[in-house]
Amino acid sequence: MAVFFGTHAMKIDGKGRVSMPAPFRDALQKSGSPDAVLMPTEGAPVIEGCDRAYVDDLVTRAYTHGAMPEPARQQILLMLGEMVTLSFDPEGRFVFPAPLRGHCGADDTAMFVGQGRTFQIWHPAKREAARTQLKSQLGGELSLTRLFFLGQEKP
Amino acid sequence: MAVFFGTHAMKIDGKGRVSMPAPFRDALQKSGSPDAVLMPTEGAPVIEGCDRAYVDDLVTRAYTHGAMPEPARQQILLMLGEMVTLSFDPEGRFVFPAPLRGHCGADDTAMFVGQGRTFQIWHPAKREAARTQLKSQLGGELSLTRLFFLGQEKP
DNA sequence: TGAGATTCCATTGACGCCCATGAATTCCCA
DNA sequence: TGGGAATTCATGGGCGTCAATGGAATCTCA
Repeated sequence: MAVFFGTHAMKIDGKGRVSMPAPFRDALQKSGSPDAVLMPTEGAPVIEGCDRAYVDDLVTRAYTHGAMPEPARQQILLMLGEMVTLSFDPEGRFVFPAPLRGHCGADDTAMFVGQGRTFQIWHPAKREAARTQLKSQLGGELSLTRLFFLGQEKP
Repeated sequence: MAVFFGTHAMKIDGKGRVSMPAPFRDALQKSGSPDAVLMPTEGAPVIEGCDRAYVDDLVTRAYTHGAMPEPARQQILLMLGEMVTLSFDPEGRFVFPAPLRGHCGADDTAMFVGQGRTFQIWHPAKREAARTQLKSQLGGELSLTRLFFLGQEKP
């Protein structure tokens, strides 16, 4: 399982190519499924990505009887149509498909943000706006130690 | 097991030939059952396809005593009669059978949409209409992370 | 022999591969 | 510990290859 974290600003060149940040590339490599998949997030100007294993997992569950309610299965099948496989060049770059670039508004810079099992791609300014907005919404102080105990609370 | 995802618009030429999208072709190839099977979807202007292994699986279950209620078996046997095997030319194209083309209304362009273990073939405009309709019906925001948790819910 | 089907070849445009550059970081050794 | 060497990484650009598509040639069966 690939784990993504940290933020990386990468240049989009004239051909529409972007370097996958080295740490993310390593995460994909070491997870054993070096292919990555992108998908536009419905309702927000952001692209999300994950490794192939993540997608295969969704597909397996979607095709397992009784594993989930029908609407959930419908949503997964719907989103499968929106997904795009990335193929990397020897330098670790991929072509950022124009429709996806349009969706998140990234023109010359792509901000990669790790989200654990997935990662996001933002337009830098939009990412900053979303980040500060979310932070003030959640409030409170966030330290590593505090995060540890957050994880222990029962819902 | 072949896994199909993504959307691909392919041209239908004067002879009724269509190129199977390269990613789908790879998926079929790597699954070990390079043959594909098509079937009209009852009640919607769309064609669905899958690999041979998927069909064999249905048949196996249909002939396993007690594996499913009788009406389900009847439905499977009925649909087996509607299925068509595709044979590819050296370039990876197949002739899109006229009756199936008529069923989905595709005239000069075929939209291939991945659905996990199966894929669909649409007339572009009809696909777009069905997609937006389904989207608004399901509602909510759709992100990769959210999809993950959708898969965990019990019905 | 003619119509439909299948194989073969030809074109083109996008994409992947290769090489080059520069910057920044890490490594190494005195 | 300081500085130089060697990697690694990000990025740019040229070029070859392959996928998609069109059309000609060949085959098959009625």
